[in-house]
Amino acid sequence: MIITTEKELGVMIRERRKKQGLTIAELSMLVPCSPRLLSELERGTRGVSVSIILQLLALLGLNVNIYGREERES
Amino acid sequence: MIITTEKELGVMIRERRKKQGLTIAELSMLVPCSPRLLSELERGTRGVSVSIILQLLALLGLNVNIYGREERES
DNA sequence: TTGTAATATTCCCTTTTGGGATTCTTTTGT
DNA sequence: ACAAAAGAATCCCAAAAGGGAATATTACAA
Repeated sequence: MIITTEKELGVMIRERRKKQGLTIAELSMLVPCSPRLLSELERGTRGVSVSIILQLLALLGLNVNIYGREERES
Repeated sequence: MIITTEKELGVMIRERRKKQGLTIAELSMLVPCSPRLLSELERGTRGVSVSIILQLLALLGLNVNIYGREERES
């Protein structure tokens, strides 16, 4: 899925977390991040720093692929 | 390219910016971000928030694709 | 419905991020 | 080599991120 906003990113993370059967509390113990922040970032109600997001995505088994619009992928 | 760290992200942005023939000063005028921050985030010497990165990538014509490790893409 | 777990929201506080300006160093072009 | 431009580094300051804890609110079972 192509991401363009923080909001979309939050939605994607929430869906993935649920698919893994994890609660916010559980996930927040695996990543350096409070439950409160996790809740807010999933809803997109607060700005988040890149490093936290990258750790979170890795933990959830999500890859981040960035490529030029002219390329097909990778 | 698959991104796992802020550092890699910075390198990718720098390469892309150069490919576009843009200086840090020029690019920083197009995105809500100072030249200083742009320089630092390209080198990965400082944490950056997600919203700035997303705007930057969009401006440079870079897509962000996130997908489960089990999927092939998209 | 009623109770319980999960999530959301709010408050205050600390830490980090980001900006402006200046100086120094590295590239680049001639 | 030299000059000019680009980028790096440092200072201090303002703004925003992030945490802890307590209180709603929502969702889900029994």
